[in-house]
Amino acid sequence: MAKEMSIGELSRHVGVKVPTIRYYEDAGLLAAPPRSEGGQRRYDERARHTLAFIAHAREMGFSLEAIRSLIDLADHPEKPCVDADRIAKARLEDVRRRIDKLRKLEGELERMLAGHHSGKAADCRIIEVLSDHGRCADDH
Amino acid sequence: MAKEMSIGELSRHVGVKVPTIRYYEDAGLLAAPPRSEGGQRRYDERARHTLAFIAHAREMGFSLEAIRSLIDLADHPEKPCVDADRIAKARLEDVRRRIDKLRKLEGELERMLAGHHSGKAADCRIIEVLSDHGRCADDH
DNA sequence: CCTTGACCCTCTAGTGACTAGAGGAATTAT
DNA sequence: ATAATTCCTCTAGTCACTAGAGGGTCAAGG
Repeated sequence: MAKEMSIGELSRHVGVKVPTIRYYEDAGLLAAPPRSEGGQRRYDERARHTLAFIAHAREMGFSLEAIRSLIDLADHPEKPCVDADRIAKARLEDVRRRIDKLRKLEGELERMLAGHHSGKAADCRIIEVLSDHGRCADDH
Repeated sequence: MAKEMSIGELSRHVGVKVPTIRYYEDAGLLAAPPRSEGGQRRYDERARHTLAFIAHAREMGFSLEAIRSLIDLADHPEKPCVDADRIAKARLEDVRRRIDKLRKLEGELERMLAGHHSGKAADCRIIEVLSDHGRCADDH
């Protein structure tokens, strides 16, 4: 039942580019698959599943390093998963920090664009705002 | 009045690391400053201001490429600043897209951690969630 | 069976925005 | 005068890919 597929098919199924798949193999995230007579990679369902796992984790912003730990954990179900917990928690904190930062940014950019008249650069609010903040950089 | 400073002083004032300052010079963002007898860089207030501008723009997530355009504009006040407008608007959109994505992520990570018992990896929600999403990757 | 065209292989090098280290010269403080 | 600190250039490394060269393989049609 386990139908084999080429790297291109795998790529289309999972939505990960061909060179990226090979890169993941090099990086030790995806096991080196068996090869055809002529030396081409042949993947099974299990490989597809792992790649999808990687792709999803990447979308969630996990680093390849973190994903390596996660895969290692998934491959050894007897191990305690405190690590997975720690990794996910760190990720959540990071995500929250980034949301905060981006929200401040959003406000700043909005203010920048609000007073902007699309005239000459001389009285351009955008450049002004950036410069003013520049000027205050030595107060702290 | 324009007191000169070494690259280290500039670094401390603006909060940008020394090698990064040199990198910005190489990248054409910061003009090559005059040198001392012995060949060390000597910066003035104007350079400090420009570096602060760059640092602030970087914090706001502008690419070096975008910052190059912004600086070019700031240096030529007679030019129309439609470009600055376009750059800032693109940035705002990007920021908003990222906030959206990160908020979805936040929810997903929260759900992941909610049902998690810190037991064995075998019944670890975190790995499960990541895997399940992996499994559904072929439905679209 | 043979050709065609799409796919696959490895390898090297490039991206952005830095960061790290080697090996040596200049400046500053004592 | 000497010692500590800072500075110089240069190369190479980081992360997560992406692009291209120069070739080999596979499946379908004739």
